[in-house]
Amino acid sequence: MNAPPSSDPLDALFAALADPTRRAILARLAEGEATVAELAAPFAMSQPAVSKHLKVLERAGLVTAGVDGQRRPRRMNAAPLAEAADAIERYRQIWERNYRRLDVLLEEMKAVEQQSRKGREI
Amino acid sequence: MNAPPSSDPLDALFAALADPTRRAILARLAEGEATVAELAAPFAMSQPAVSKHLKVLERAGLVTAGVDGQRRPRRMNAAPLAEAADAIERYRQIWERNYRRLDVLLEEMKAVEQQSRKGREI
DNA sequence: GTTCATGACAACCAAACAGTTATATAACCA
DNA sequence: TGGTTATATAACTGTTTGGTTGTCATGAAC
Repeated sequence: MNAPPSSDPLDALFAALADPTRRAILARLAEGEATVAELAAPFAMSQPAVSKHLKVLERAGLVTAGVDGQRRPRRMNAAPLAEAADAIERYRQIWERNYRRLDVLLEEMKAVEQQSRKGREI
Repeated sequence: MNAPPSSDPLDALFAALADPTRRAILARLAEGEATVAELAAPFAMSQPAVSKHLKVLERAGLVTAGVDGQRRPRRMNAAPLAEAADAIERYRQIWERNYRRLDVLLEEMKAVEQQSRKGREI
């Protein structure tokens, strides 16, 4: 009956995307699965550091780990990206609705202005 | 010639979106401009805390401050949201392209399977 | 069975974050 | 002028983050 401290999944999702290393890892995994070592190679950073980043991405649901002998290949899961895009789109749409309303208001003001101009012209 | 430590604007953008308080503030501002006090009201949090959140949103380009006497009304700027949505869409598209390629591969394997089945049937 | 390779895990550290209270600034109002 | 309101700024604090090194577990290969 009482959601503890909430902890919206969007928190973890956007936080995961807020780091350039993690975005690069994600871009790499969008191309296809890869091992930790492969993912770590491009970065001037230790393997445990990359593993930590992977854990963040996993907590956000963007990455899953498989098992293949001693490797643990990671693959990307795109579903949460849709969640994020939806959330962003919601803000944008509310904003646009109200922006449009402002536009209409400005149109109306302009129309009134025209009217009063005509009045003076007569 | 030497980009300092990079600091991608997407960092600030996604980081700004990664906090539920800030998302709520943004949702409120999507409806129209509001003062700091108005924005702070719904939260069990001091006014300086909200001002800090606003500063984060401003650094991300999502919010701007106006001047009206002693108030400093905030309004939302939707443009960076499009940036974020684009970035997300890029990941999704790369992923989809490769996912589709995997689908084709599976189709081909299934076809081969059918072939060999036919072979045995003869 | 050693030995090598992959990767996880723990302990540690510095810097950044998210909140607090207290204080300053600046505009309005009487 | 002095008081009140709106907001910013500063100083402090506990927690989180992003990295390090060192060690351990597991599976592969000789």
